[in-house]
Amino acid sequence: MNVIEYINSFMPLSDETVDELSAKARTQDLPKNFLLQKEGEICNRTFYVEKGLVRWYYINRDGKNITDSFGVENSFVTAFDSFFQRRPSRYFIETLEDSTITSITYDDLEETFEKFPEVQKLSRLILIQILEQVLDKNVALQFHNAQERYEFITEKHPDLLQRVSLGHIASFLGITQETLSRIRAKK
Amino acid sequence: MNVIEYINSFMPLSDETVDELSAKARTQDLPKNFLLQKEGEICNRTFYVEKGLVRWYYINRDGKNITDSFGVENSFVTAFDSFFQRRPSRYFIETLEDSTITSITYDDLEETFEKFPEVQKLSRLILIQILEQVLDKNVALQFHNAQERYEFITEKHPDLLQRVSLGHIASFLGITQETLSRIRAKK
DNA sequence: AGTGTTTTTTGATTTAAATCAAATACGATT
DNA sequence: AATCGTATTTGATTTAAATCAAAAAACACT
Repeated sequence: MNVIEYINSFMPLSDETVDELSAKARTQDLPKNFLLQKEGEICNRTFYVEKGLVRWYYINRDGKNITDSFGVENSFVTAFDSFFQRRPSRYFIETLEDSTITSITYDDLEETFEKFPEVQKLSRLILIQILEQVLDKNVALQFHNAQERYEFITEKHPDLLQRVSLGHIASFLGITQETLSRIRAKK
Repeated sequence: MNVIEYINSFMPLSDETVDELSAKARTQDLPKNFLLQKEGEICNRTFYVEKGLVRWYYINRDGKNITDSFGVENSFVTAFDSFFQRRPSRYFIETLEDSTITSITYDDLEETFEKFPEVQKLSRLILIQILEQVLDKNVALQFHNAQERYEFITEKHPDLLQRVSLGHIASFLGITQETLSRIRAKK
């Protein structure tokens, strides 16, 4: 599903808006391990994953690589701490598979907001989705042990278990990969 | 600062929009420990904290009371898993101090969205703020030990330490109150 | 197929924080 | 001021998961 089809599936837009967005969007086929965003940079694009998989992560004080979340097909991803506020980001965003990514720049999006207010609504709806995901993960991590965290991902994101390395899953769940491997072995 | 003044401070609205919102908003003085929202109910209002303090929390599998976050003066709070999607919430929201709370219902807000599109933008900006807070907390919790979590709150929300009980702070940070008490004693 | 690289598993040990339990301090109310 | 209830601190013990280390398995490339 391309980005226009996806948007239409939950909030139909006028033809004019679709034309405008289509004209401004850029679609790219990117290889595995391509960096869409680097720490320290102001993120200038919001990405839509048409095909493939991305993850966003940061480097913590100990130099460890912590996966904050994944973006599967039909997800919007950006450096949420940077794109809107125009501040340097703490996040990296990278593809984990060969991916087809559509994106739009901050300026183009802002321009579209002004011209077509319905895009404000669209953006609001997408933000709500993202906020929900993030809160879900919060609940899953806080005061849940390693076993329960693993169950969270098997229930909510079983597809990821097939596609993502153990190390990335572990850091997403806030546990070490050794611990995750042992949990998996028990079943 | 009342809600209109606060909104005006970061996104000035037209007089018509202000009038509409003012007409639809309800302001209440509520005592400490008043429940604004109960688990299992569809949250029908978004709240603005003009004065006082609220927390939102949920009950986990073990029956423990987990503080997800606080809303200080000039914050918007709602059951984010419920208000927008019209689904039963897992959250409770309660006042922790005598508070002045302004709120608007879902239907009134939706109506205002339709009449005055600039409110869509306002809502989007508020959602971005909230998303940032939540992500910040994610980063603070994931792979940080109890000491570091405590530092997060002393740096980002020092005011809360004076106003909120140790137990609530501890559950917000994902640690037990005994552990938090010991950390505090060391300094 | 064979070699090198990365990922995952397994084992032994340590450690931070949870748990359990009790004492102390604090606050509100009469 | 005395009492009751709640919140916080302190202590002893247990435990889950991290760490350290190395082997095994999976994958990628020539």
